[in-house]
Order: sequence, then C-alpha cells, then structure tokens
Amino acid sequence: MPELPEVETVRQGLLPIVKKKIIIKLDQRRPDLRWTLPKNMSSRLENTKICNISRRSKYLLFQLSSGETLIVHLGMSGRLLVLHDIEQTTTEVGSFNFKTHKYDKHDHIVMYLDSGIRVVYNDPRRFGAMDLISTLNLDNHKWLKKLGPEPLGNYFFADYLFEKLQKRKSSIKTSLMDQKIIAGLGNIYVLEVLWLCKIAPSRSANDVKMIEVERLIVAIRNVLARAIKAGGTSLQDFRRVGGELGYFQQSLQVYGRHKQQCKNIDCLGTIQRVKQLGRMSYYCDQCQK
DNA sequence: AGACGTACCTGACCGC
DNA sequence: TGCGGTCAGGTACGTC
Repeated sequence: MPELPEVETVRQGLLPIVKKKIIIKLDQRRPDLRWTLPKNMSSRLENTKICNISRRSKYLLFQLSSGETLIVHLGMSGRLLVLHDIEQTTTEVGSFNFKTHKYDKHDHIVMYLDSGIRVVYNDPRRFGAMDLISTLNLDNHKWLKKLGPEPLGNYFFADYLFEKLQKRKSSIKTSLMDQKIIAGLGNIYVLEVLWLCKIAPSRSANDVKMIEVERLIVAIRNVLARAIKAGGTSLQDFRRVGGELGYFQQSLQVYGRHKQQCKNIDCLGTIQRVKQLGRMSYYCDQCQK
C-alpha cells in the first residue's frame, strides 16, 4: 500500500479541495472493505462539514463538524480520487446537478460535496478500511493508540530508536516496519533507508550501533521528505487525487533493482533479491553489512 | 511479550 | 489462448 509519503501526498492533494465543504450525499456501495464499514456511515457523514484532514502514520483523519473523525486507511490498493468532469446524464442531488457517477467495478464509496465535486474511494484489493469515532476519543482508537512516533515529527530520537532496537531479536528490516516502533514506513522505504545506511536488511536489530541509529534517523527523515516532495512512489496502484502518478520511483536506489548494479559509486556489487518473512527484500551484498 | 506464519482480496505478469 | 504459480506498497490474529 501507500506508505507514509503516499498518504501524505493524498492528504495534501485533497485538503484544499474538500476543506470547509459539506458532504451532501454519501454513496456506500458495499457493506465492507477489509472490515465492516461503520454503522450508519452515510447518515453520520451526510450534512457534515469537513473541517480538516490530518494524518497519523498511514491513516487519513477527516475531522468533521459533527464532532466525529472519519479514519481512512488505503490498504494496498486504495485510492481517493477527485472528480469534477462532466458527463451526459445528470442526477439531482441537493442543489447541484451531479453527473450520474459511472461506477468502476471497484468504486466502493462516493462522497458528493456541496461544491459539486465528487471524491471516490476505489480499492481493487479491498485491504483498505474506514471507521468513524468521536474526535475526543481519537487517540484511543485501536488503530491509532499503539502506533509509535511519527518519523517526521518532533518525538523521534536516536535514544528512543536505539533502545527499542536493543530489545529486539528480529531483523532491523522487520523492526523498522513494525508500526509500534516507528509509524509509517513500509517495505519500499525501509529498504531504501537501509541501503543508504549500508545496513543489511537481515542484520539483527540489536546489533545496530548507536552511530548507525543516528544515521538511520537522518536517512528516514530525508527519504520520506524527498518522497513527499516527489508526490510519492507509483509502482502499480498508487495515484494522486487527480489520478496522476507520483515520481519518486525514479529516485529509488535499491527497491526493484534485482540483478542490477549497486548505485553506490564506490561499490561493484549487484542488487540481490531475497524473501524475508514473506516479503521481498532488495539489498547490495557488497556494501550493506 | 515477542516472533512468525497466515489470512484477507484482486489483478498483473511470467513460463509453459 | 489458457492455465497455474507468484508477486504486489499492510495489518490483525492465532499460535508457539
């Protein structure tokens, strides 16, 4: 799925379009995504204003005037797309003439806003999820309460990460993908970060030295910030809210480069691909130790 | 408690 | 052309 930079790209694209807009109709096309959708979702969302969209880890948080927050996770293949195009047929919805939505097979939820714009949630694999919770209880939501610090926030320090890694018996890759330790990294960005820091993904987390943890922190912040600037990474599914591709895939140094030469200028190694706990890892066996 | 395998789902792609 | 196998950016849950 979208990792932190992709979710942030969606947030930044969506916010100026939906902020202060009222949801006049919500079309829920099926009872569930990965899990059952919240009870009475349509009636709880209709006629409420979207006050803000924030992000925690890979979750989008739509703060609503009703006092509730809509939590959205894009899973592996979820997209939020903004549509303002004109089609032939029109349907009266509120005071606007919305074009009849021509449903794609995987358009599961359509939000009609009072500006005449539709926001469509499309998700072929249906690994995504949504929930509604009182904004006051947001921090206690089961999806959010166990998350570790935001890597781009002010509470992500080398001391913290070093201590967490010391207690681990699993690999550094698995540990950095553990959302309880650090929130928002997935397979692609973890592998990029480990390549930059010349640490092998299979290395034991408790073997990583403090100096390396300091470099990891810098690399994590750097890679994420650059990926956000590039509008995320589009490999298969990811699209920005207007349907455009992100372009950070052009900047990937190791992910997906199986059998190709290592991009480290001092290294003659070849990128290896191995399965690690059911997921592909890409790394250079010459410069990553 | 932590580690790990599996399940959830569709679609694209590869080799035969 | 079709079929089976494998892969895909994530998270929760059961078991040890």
